[in-house]
Amino acid sequence: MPPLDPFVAVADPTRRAILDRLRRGEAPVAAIAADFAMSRPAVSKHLRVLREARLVRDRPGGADGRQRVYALTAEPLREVLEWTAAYQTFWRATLGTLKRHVEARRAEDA
Amino acid sequence: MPPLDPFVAVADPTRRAILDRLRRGEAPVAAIAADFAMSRPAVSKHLRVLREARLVRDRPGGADGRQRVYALTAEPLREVLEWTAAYQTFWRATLGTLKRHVEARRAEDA
DNA sequence: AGGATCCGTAACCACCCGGTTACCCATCTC
DNA sequence: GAGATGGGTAACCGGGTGGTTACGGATCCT
Repeated sequence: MPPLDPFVAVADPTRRAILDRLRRGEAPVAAIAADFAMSRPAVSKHLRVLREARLVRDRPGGADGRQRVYALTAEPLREVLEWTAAYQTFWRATLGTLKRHVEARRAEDA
Repeated sequence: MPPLDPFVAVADPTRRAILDRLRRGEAPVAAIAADFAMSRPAVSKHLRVLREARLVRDRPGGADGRQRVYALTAEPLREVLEWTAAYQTFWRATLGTLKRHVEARRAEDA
């Protein structure tokens, strides 16, 4: 199974919110689902997508054997960060358009 | 019209490739479409999505009045970069899991 | 043992998305 | 003026997505 494209996994705001939640520490499904106004199976499906993108890891709950504890494994976001970072140079140029282009030229010449 | 979520705009690999293309300079539609194995209307639709996300700007072509010249306006990617950057700390921790957590704790204490 | 709880999956649904072909308008070219 | 060309839109289509309810399996509780 090839991992799911992280850009796709992160396109949904609910899934981003889940990852944001997991930044504050691992959590069982019930705790995650409590933050959202949707049914628990819907959250389960989002978690599956995040799993397929390798953005979360799930562990059988230690204390309560029924729980599954999800934890953040953010490494696939590196690709997103690196792709996006390549554009950082450009949005300074958006208004004047010239300033950064000029600086880039100057860098080439140097 | 509220702008389209940049995360959604960037979720499609074709759209990312179009933006990559525009990083090398503005271009008319035909030049962009030449890079892809799909019909020109399909490219037009992708360009529309990028427009709705404010990621490209389109200008009437100067020399040939039939052309529309597209240019990159990358600023909406700032949101993507900033959200993703917040996770950079975590993927170092993925293997050992502990190292960064420890450092974060240390930062809290300090 | 019996019932409640945690979680996943199945089946279903409305809608959106990415692609196609067909068509149209505007502009350039001869 | 006639035809070719650049590019957008419309209509359509298959497949995927995000939500729901219903169900089932495993574990905990008493």
